[in-house]
Amino acid sequence: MTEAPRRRDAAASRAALLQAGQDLFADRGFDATTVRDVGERAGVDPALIARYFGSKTGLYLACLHAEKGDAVPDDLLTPGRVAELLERVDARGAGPVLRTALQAHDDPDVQAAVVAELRARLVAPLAARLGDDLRAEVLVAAFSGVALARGAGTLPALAGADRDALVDAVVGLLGGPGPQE
Amino acid sequence: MTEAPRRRDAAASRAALLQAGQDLFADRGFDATTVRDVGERAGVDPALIARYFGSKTGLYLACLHAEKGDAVPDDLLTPGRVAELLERVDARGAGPVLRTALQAHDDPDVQAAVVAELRARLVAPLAARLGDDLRAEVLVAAFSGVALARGAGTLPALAGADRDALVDAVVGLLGGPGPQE
DNA sequence: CGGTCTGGTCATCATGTGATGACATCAAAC
DNA sequence: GTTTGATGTCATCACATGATGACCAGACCG
Repeated sequence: MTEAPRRRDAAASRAALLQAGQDLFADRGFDATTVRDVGERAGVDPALIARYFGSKTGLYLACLHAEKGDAVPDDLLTPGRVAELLERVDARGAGPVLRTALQAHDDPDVQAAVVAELRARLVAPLAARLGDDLRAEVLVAAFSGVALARGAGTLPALAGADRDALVDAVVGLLGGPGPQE
Repeated sequence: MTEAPRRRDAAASRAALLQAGQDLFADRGFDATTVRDVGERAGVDPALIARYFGSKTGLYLACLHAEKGDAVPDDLLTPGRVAELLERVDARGAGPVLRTALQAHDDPDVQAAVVAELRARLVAPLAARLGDDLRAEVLVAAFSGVALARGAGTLPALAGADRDALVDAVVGLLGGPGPQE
C-alpha cells in the first residue's frame, strides 16, 4: 500500500504465501495441506514456497510466528475471551496453535516451536492465574477440543450451535469451577 | 486357543489385522497409519487387508465396530468413568472414536459411522442425563481434547502428569459444574 | 498321483506429494 | 540498448501409499 505495486514483487508473493498458509494450516492442519494448495490459494507458484521459506515446514514455522502478535495472550477463562476465541475459530478455523495442541508433530523443530507457542500464548497466563500448570493445560486441551470439534462437524449440536449458546455452554462447563474471583 | 493352530488360517489372519488396526488407528489416527504398518504389526501381508476388508477404509470401519462392545456406554461425568477412560487412553491411545470426534473424515461412509458411534457411545447417555445435547457434546469434545493432548505431549504437564492427579484435575474442571445431583 | 480350492506372497501400478533445478522473463543499472 | 540480477514458470524427480492381480503353496478329495 505504501508503494505502487510492482509487477513482480517478491515481498508480495511471500506475504501471499504466508497468508494462504495461515488460512489453510488453520483450517486443515499441517498434513492435510499441500504446497500446491497453498500456492493455488496464494495465486503463486508452489515452487516459491521452497524459495522463500525453504520448505513446507519452513512455511509452517513462519505461519506460526506470524500469528504471534495477532492476539495478545489473555485469560482463557473469562467469558469475553472465550467468545473472542470462538469467534476467531468460526471465522478462520481452529488455527495451528490450538490444532497442534492435540497432535504431536514428527519434526522436532516444529514440535518445539509449537510447545513454546502454546506455553506463551495460552498456558502461561492461565497457569499464572490458577497457580497450577496441570489445570491450566487441561483447560487449554479441553478448549482446543471444543474448537476442533466445532469445525469437524462430527458433533452435530456443537458444530451447528449458535455461537452465543456455545459460549454459554463452554463457560458454564469449563469456566464454572474455576477462579471466578 | 480353542483349536490347534492351523498353519493357514484365514480367521486368524483377519483377527490379527483387526487387532493391529485397532492399535495403530487408536494410536496415530487413520491418515498416519499405513496399510504396510498394519500388516507388519499383524505379521501378515498387507495385501490381505484388501482381501478381507476390501480396503483400508473397510478395515477402519471394521475396527470401529469391533470396539463397539468394548466399553459399555456410561456416564462421562462420574469420576470413576473419567478414570477408567483415561486409563484406557494411557494404555491404548485415544482410540478412533475420541480421535475422530475432533477431525472430520473425507469419506462420507466413515464420517457417518463415526458420528453414529460417538452419539451412541458417549453423547447419548450424557445428553440423557444433562437434558441438553449441546452441553453433552461440549463435554465430549473437551474430554477428547484432554485425551488427545495426553498422548500428543504438546502440553508437558498434562502429558507427564500422574494419572490420579489428572483425573482430579479433569473431574474438578469438567465435572465440577455439572449435575452432581 | 492328479485336481481343485483356499490362503498367502510378491511384483507392480497409479496417484499424490514435497522438492529441485533448468529455463524464461521482467526490471533496473549502466 | 545491453547487461545483470531478481523473480517467476515449468518439467521432472524421488518417494510413500493404497490398490490390484498374477502367481505360488499347502490341504483336502477322488
